[in-house]
Amino acid sequence: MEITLAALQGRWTTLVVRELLRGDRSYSELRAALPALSDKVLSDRLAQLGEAGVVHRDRRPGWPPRVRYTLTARGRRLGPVLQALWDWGADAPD
Amino acid sequence: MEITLAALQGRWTTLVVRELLRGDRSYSELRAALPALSDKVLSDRLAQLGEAGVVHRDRRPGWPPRVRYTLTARGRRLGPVLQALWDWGADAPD
DNA sequence: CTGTATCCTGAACGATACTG
DNA sequence: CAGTATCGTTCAGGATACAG
Repeated sequence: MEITLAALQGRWTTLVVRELLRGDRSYSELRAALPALSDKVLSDRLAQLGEAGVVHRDRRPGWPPRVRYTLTARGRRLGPVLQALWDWGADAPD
Repeated sequence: MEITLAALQGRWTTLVVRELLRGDRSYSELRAALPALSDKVLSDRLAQLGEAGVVHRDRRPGWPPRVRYTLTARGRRLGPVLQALWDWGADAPD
């Protein structure tokens, strides 16, 4: 569980993963989908998720630079976990 | 999901809930089970979980003071959620 | 026994500017 | 387009002492 919590640590991490669960995204798409995140935090989260083996960074050659972020198989297995989190919050609101 | 994350926020929160999932506990039992937590943090977490409607504080009259912490129905529903977190971490270790 | 108050430190966050 | 660098702020966490 410590592993999971470490991987999901950070106020915005789950929202980034949630966005990627819907499909792969470019950096600017993520930024547009999560306007509350500063570049720095988004960059930090993506790096963290990359090290946790949750997100894969796919850099395409050429100009302008194109990068796609996708979930790894490990990352996609977070789907049910986040769903459980969502359900609990929705089940018993204040 | 923001609700759940707010309720579980804090590095130690899930461990406190996990302990209470096994049965009700006194303050000193929690402290003994989670030696890494300072009094302040344990106290903070219990207050947070109380406000989130996860934990119930049962103060018995008399001396010395005896307090039992138990999970509410809402709190017990966190069991599967924490299990999902646990499973993910155990499934794909680094 | 069951906590709260105080103070301190380090990490996360947020904005802005700048680079490949 | 896709980030990193820097800097200031804010907040959770840890130690210690003290209170009901």
